[in-house]
Amino acid sequence: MNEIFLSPYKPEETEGRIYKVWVDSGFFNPENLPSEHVDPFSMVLPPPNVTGTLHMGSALMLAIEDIIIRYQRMQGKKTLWIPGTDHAAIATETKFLKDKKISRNDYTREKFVQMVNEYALDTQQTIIKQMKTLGASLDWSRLAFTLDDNRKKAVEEAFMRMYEAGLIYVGERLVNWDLKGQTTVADDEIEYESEESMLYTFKYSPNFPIEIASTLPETKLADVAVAVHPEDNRYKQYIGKSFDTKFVNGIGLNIKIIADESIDKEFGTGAVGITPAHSKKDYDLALKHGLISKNQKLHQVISEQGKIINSHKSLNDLKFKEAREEIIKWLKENNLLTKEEKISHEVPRAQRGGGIILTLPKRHQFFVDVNKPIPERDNKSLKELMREPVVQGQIKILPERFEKVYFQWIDNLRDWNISRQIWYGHNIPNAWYKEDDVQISKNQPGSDWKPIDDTLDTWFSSGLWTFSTLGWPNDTKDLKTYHPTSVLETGYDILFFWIARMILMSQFLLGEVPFKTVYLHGLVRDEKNRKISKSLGNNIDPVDMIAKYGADAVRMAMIIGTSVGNDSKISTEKFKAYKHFANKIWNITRFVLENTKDYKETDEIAPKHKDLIKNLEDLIVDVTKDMDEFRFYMAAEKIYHYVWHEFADKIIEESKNDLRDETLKKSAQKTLLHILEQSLKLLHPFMPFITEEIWQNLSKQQLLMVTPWPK
RNA sequence: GCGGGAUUAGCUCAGUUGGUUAGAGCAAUUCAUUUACACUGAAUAGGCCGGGGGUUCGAGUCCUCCAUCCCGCACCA
Repeated sequence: MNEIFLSPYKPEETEGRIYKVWVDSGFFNPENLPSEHVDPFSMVLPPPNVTGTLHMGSALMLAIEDIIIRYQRMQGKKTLWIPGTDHAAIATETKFLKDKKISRNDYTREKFVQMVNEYALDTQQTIIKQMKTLGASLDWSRLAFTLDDNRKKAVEEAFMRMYEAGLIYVGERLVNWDLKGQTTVADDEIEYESEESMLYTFKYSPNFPIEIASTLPETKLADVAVAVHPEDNRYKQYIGKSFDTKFVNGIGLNIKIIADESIDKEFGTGAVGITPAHSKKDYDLALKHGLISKNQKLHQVISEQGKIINSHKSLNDLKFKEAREEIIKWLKENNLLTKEEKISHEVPRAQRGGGIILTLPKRHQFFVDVNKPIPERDNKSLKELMREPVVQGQIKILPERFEKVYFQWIDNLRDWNISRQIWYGHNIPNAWYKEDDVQISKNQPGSDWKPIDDTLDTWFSSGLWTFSTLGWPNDTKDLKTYHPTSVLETGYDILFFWIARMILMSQFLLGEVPFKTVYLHGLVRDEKNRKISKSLGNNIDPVDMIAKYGADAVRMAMIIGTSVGNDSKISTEKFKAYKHFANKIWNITRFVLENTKDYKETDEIAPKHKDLIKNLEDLIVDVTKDMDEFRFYMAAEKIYHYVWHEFADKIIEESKNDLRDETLKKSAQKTLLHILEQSLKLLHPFMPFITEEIWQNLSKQQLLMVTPWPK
């Protein structure tokens, strides 16, 4: 027996060495797997941010995915799991600026992007190293980065094809403007926070017959109409009439009274000031009632710097909040303000950075049209292409209830604004402008045309991930073999951001689904049910946990008690418990090896030992079913229970007598060895390091990672 | 407003399609100690499975109502 078993299991002495054995074997790359691995099984790793470090969420993700891929590899599949990192445009640019304490305006754009990129490639090494410590069997030869040259080609191709199909349009449109981040953001990058705001009730001028209510009186400088409910008796008489008003300091506003069913009679005064330039709903309403035309220049009164523009000279250049005070003051002086009340309502904020979101018109904005019928896809729209495969079951989402959430999101989906004003990211390809005109062309259309220097929403490139990592747009062997990918495993919090966009891109560009099964895991919380975050200081660092308890214990702790789609709680106690388990396996091995030193092959198995083997086979069947049906947490628990409380507590205890009995000795030895080996196989996807280490010491020819799963 | 989830032992959670006596980890109590392993073992205690009603031979599991907590989406003048 190898003497390493004489001392307790020391993960730190095993893990690095075993990981190297795996890497050297080349088996992370499917092309190097033994020839009996034929049927492909593929997954992409949801790329962590380059600047990130491993946190509990990513540890859980890696644990589940590595379990899936190791299981499939042992099932004889030609397994590919592709690693990568995400340039995470806004997140990285913000973090860089903060870390380096600089402003991007101190540099040329070119220089700045180069600096961020160097920084990103530098920090990338940290997260890659940490992924390895957890035992992730990723094919590092295919490592991708969302902003590398191959992905740039894919982004350009995708953009051009969508543009040529008329799915991307450009123009002056209302956008969500993140005042703090100084960029546009997509609808689902907005979070609504409940805040107390003042609701002001007032008239524009004494001659105006209707009072309106607003929490943003400064936007009223751009009003064109007042909308009321058609059945509202208070206002019926005014519908269709127009009024010339003298609003703040005498600004002339011509206000028409319109009627629309969507107006709530109960809220405020039941009359709404319509501001096409600063509200999407108002814009739609104004368009519907013919107050504006589609390509009309809107009257914008708040700038991207949050200051008043195009208004009275006494207000221009004031910050919008200062202007609000001035307006209220003026309304009071003119006896036009009739009510001020505090109301609680949802205020839009940027999900990243928390900046105030302003709605305003912005030119040169690119949008993906989600409703346009696509001739080359049976006249289906992107919305339909996203919806269909989930309805028809070509994509299965686990847990199933998220399918409903997905449909609800699609139903409310609006065109996707993909322009961003940050610098770090994919440039919008081949885009030029002259004043308000925009052209897409490989070469500069004329000497007076300038390149548009916006970048693309980071999810545009992430959406291509399942195939851009396989070589697309080139027609590669990888693409043919591994796409659609088999399983996509990720947190439910990026169902819309990422999963939906991958389906969109793959359905349009390839005409097929990006993956067949989506497995969603929940958020990891601390023992007090709080979200794990740096600001709360409750961050349990998986890197520390691995150092302290070993990667195998961390994997088991992450997986057990974590059912699909549900949030889970984690505490250091749990890691400790599975470190004990690792040691238990170690000692089981010591016992078996000590007692089988003189074992010689035999065919004679005592009936009582046959029963033990039969029980084990039942477990194998049970666990295999759990694995196939994505119940990894249950499989792990069952194996754990078997190894500790059946094998160690009962089988080994009872074997002590048999081993002293010469007639039973050989049979007992064979049984012990058999159960040990089968247990190691079952445990391998969950606890790869210790099981491989033991396997090596059983003098096996083949690595456990490519040993067939027991039947 | 629409939708979803949770509620099971002191704590944290499992419980697959309804089917014997509802499980695990941690915590608690008692006992064992020249043991493969104290990172141990054996045993004990602890549960009207949130509440009411229903379906069923049978409900933690299915239906319905209610309560509390959490989440998503929409509205947000």
